[in-house]
Amino acid sequence: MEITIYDDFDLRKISESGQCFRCKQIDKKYRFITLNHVLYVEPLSASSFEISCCSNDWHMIWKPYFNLSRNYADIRKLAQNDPFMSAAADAGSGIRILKQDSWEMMIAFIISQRKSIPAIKKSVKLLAANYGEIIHTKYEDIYSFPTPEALSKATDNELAQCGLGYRIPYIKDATTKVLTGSVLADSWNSYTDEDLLSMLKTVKGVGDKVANCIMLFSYGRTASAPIDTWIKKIIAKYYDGQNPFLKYGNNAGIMQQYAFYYILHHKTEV
DNA sequence: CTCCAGGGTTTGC
DNA sequence: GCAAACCATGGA
Repeated sequence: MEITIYDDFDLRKISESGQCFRCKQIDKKYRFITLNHVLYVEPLSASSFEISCCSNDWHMIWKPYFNLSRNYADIRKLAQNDPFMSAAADAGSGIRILKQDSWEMMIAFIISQRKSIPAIKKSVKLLAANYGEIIHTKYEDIYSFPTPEALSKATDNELAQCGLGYRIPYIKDATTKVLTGSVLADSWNSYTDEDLLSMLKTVKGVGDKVANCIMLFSYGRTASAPIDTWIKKIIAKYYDGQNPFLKYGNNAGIMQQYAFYYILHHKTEV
């Protein structure tokens, strides 16, 4: 079916913004996966798109996934008195903060530490291929991200084959804690950002940066602005060591994503 | 070959 | 409290 989106929505920038590791361009379409749902989107014009799902799935699953209830064009304007951030927001216009599965985000960002984005994508793909459920779509056969139950059955040697290296005990601790319900239970949705951060950091291998990524990319906590090596370089070079994201309040995480996207495509500038 | 990647934990002071 | 050492592996 065909849909219309009037706000920022650039599929290429979303897929290249380093927040989802399994979205992929297939010819003119972009593929997204969350839980056992798969969506293919093809841009038809600036504001119209052909989508592969039904109306109900679009409204119930994918509009929340793309955070379409929020006006990003207005948020970008908040950076107008901030030279670096306004340049970043301009370059990144069309990016959206995706609301992804919290379990997948926890594992994916534990894996992400000291790995390049292509290497992260490879490990996540191997986990899905080995422990996920197969999904047959019109265009391809792909695998869902493994459930905690499925991943708990993996041996150390098998996990090593997925390129997880020294993160294997971290992955196992996350799996155990999720299965026992001490982290990621639904009840955490109503907790404050501060309490949610503390909960996430009880998992081994989850520090401030990874916890903030989980909060931003799966809990919709857009006040969270993960500080990684690239963001640190930006803060040092353009902001004299002072965190520029805090002043954006509930939009801090969105600004961080513009900054991250920008620097990822202008690495020589820092 | 060497260097580094969307960091975190452990150790030593 | 902070800084440094250490961590497995693959892509560049």
